[in-house]
Amino acid sequence: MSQQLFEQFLEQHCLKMTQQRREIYEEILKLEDHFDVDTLLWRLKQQGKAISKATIYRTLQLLLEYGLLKKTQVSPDGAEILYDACPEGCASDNLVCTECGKVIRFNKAAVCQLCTEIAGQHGFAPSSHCLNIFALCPACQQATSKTQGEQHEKA
Amino acid sequence: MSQQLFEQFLEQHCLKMTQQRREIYEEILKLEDHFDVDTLLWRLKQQGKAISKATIYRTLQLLLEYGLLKKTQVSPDGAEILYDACPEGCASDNLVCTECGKVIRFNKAAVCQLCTEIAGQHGFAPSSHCLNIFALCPACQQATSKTQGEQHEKA
DNA sequence: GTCGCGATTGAGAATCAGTCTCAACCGCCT
DNA sequence: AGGCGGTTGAGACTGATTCTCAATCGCGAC
Ligand SMILES: [Mn+2]
Ligand SMILES: [Mn+2]
Ligand SMILES: [Zn+2]
Ligand SMILES: [Zn+2]
Repeated sequence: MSQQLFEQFLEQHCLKMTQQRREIYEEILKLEDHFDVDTLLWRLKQQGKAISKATIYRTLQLLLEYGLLKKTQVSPDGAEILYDACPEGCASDNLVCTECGKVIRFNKAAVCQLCTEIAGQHGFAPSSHCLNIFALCPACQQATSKTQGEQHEKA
Repeated sequence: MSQQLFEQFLEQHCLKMTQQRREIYEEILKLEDHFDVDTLLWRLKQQGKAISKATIYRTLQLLLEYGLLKKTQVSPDGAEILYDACPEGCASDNLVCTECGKVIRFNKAAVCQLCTEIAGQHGFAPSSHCLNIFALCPACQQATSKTQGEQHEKA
């Protein structure tokens, strides 16, 4: 079903739907979450679909251009960058734990509204946005407060 | 003045304030906007401050870790990534024109509030965020609407 | 269904931003 | 002034991504 969107884009740009492109995008949709190129390559290989590295990169590039995929910074300093599927053009935002790397994807209308408002104030016509919130997840908060407790005792 | 913040961080981590580190950070503050490594290297070289590539990267890494700098995605597909100074720990968000690349930096309390709210809903303790809004600037909107006008006539 | 052409692919070479190595050097404390 | 790390520069190195090009494939035309 999102495959259709992909086929549509390919056709619009006079590109062909090949076996490899279909399999790559299918696998991306299955991943449902952030992923990196090696994971994608490996999972395809597991299924006997040994698609070349070059084709993987070429297809990811296409998907990025068509907005069916985006790169996401999953650390505040931008060290780590992963891919993130946006089926139906729905690009979600992320809440990322800076300690354990856990990522929660969300879609908040309020974020889009705020972006539209800010863009409007500058006369810009908004098309999309990307928001990452860096924070400590509940588990890591507990772990941290324990450690701090110990340090307290030492001091 | 923001140099002081840097010195403070260095001292706290038992690191030394060297000539090179001072010059690199000074230049970054002068840049005031997004920049890439080559630009920084080149501008330092112009001033006779030929600091090695390795030292530049090492210093950028430090600044990223201390939050005095961040990497910013300046295209919706994440193809382009630049550095962005955050003196005083004030990390601004960006409004980026997808056509001409113009970037407007802004600080909106409403964005921080919304992030805090969203994090809270998931039990996360927020520390920072990065928001980029992709849009068409006024000039590029005009250019686009002209082109569309022509296409209309054809259809 | 077959043909033909332009798009696509795979294997490996090439690129190139960023990292690492290590000997010389410097900042800082005594 | 002396000495102990931390820091630097030059260049080797790395690894992710891109490029090259001959072999293949998709798909519209016949
Ligand atoms: Mn989505
Ligand atoms: Mn700022
Ligand atoms: Zn966590
Ligand atoms: Zn513009």
